[in-house]
Amino acid sequence: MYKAPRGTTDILPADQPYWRYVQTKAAKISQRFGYSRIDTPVFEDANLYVRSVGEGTDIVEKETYTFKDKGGDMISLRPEGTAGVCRAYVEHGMVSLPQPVRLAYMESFFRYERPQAGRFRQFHQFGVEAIGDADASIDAEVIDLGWRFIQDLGLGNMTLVLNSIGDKECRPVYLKALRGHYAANLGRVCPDCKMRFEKNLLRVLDCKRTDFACQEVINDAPKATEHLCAPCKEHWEQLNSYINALGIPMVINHNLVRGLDYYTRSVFEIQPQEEGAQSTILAGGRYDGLIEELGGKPTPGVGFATGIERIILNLKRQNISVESPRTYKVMIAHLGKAADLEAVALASELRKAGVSAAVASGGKSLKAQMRQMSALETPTAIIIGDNELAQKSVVVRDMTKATQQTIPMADIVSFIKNL
RNA sequence: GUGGCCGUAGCUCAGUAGGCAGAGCGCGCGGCUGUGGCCCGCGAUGUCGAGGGUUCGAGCCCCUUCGGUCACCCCA
Repeated sequence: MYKAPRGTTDILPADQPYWRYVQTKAAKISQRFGYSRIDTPVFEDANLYVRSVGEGTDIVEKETYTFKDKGGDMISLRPEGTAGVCRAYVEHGMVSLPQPVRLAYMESFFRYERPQAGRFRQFHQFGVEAIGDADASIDAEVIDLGWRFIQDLGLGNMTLVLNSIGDKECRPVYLKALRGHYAANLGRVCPDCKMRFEKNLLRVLDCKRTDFACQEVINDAPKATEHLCAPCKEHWEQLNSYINALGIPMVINHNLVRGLDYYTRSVFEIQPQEEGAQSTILAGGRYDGLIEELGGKPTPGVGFATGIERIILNLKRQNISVESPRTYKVMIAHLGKAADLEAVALASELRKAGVSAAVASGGKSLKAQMRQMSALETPTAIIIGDNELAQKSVVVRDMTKATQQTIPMADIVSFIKNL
């Protein structure tokens, strides 16, 4: 028996109302903030991600689906959205549009990982990018959009976490200080941190282990925001003022770092307050060097992405109800050969008039047909048999009130439409 | 990639000491003439995840493997 490949899942009809709910909110909030929809290819030149996300990152090193196509090109299924959008910005000369260019996407992404709660090999993100403006007010706009989105979904108990990790000027200075601190404490931290020290120094800061002195070493570590150069410092302070002005409950976390190489200055996440793995539902930041890295003019940018699966997980945890439409407004039960033809024709007429209608499974007893309607929670039943045919009428039954009346066949479509 | 737990009907699960594969829900049909939900009766559906081994005999014991789940790593 075939199964969906590991880490993939069928989104069954029962779950579709959640997806529709989230997609609708995302489209509305994008529109309200003036972010235009963009769709980019599912696969890109593999090198795009090496250049943008970073060669040494886990995403590129071990999580991308990369393969050679029949023409010999190295292709990667997209593992994230920002790189493709920035490539499109450069390729289509969006630099000549009024800046910043505000873009939104909602697509599926692919990472080869061990699946677990809130993590899949094929997953979906709604994300936005504002490209072409370095001002901190744009960071604030993007954060406001993300926060509003989460609020509009009805999700409560969320926290915005904020940090600044500097830029090309000041980050090396900070990293040097951090490296010095860890070099002096390397004997006390966990094996993972020792590995991070070599491989991806910033990540030591979000080590959660308590069986070594990691937490203590983190507490004493130098803070990125204390090593910012003058322009980054100003940007950071402005962003804080904006966020305060927006009234978004915010926590500065000096240990918030992001796993992708292209981030500069602002980084942020929105997390549910209860602890749990894979809890972050929205994350983003500024990437002022990325467009240039991809061959464009030096152009700043800022954006975020949200995980739809994680959002739906939280909607369910918080018992947020979403509207799920009934299958049919009316179903037609019929008895006998002649009534069968009449039922099929009437169903077609009703659909033509814009009413969702179906004929109950034929060849069954009236009881079976009625049961089927009940099971599908059909609010209205039409019954056609020999008696009705003879009188050129039908029986219309209100399934919720258990009342019924006889309606002339000639009037039935307008009668149903006006229910 | 590492570790814990788990794989039996569509779903949730039971299965004793190794001895005929089960329940509830759901689904289908019926409960005297053409009326659903509640109730009652009847019924169908299994590669017991897969492969191998031990045994007269394996859902149960052993090995391997695949998958699910949770956590780590990392990330949305």
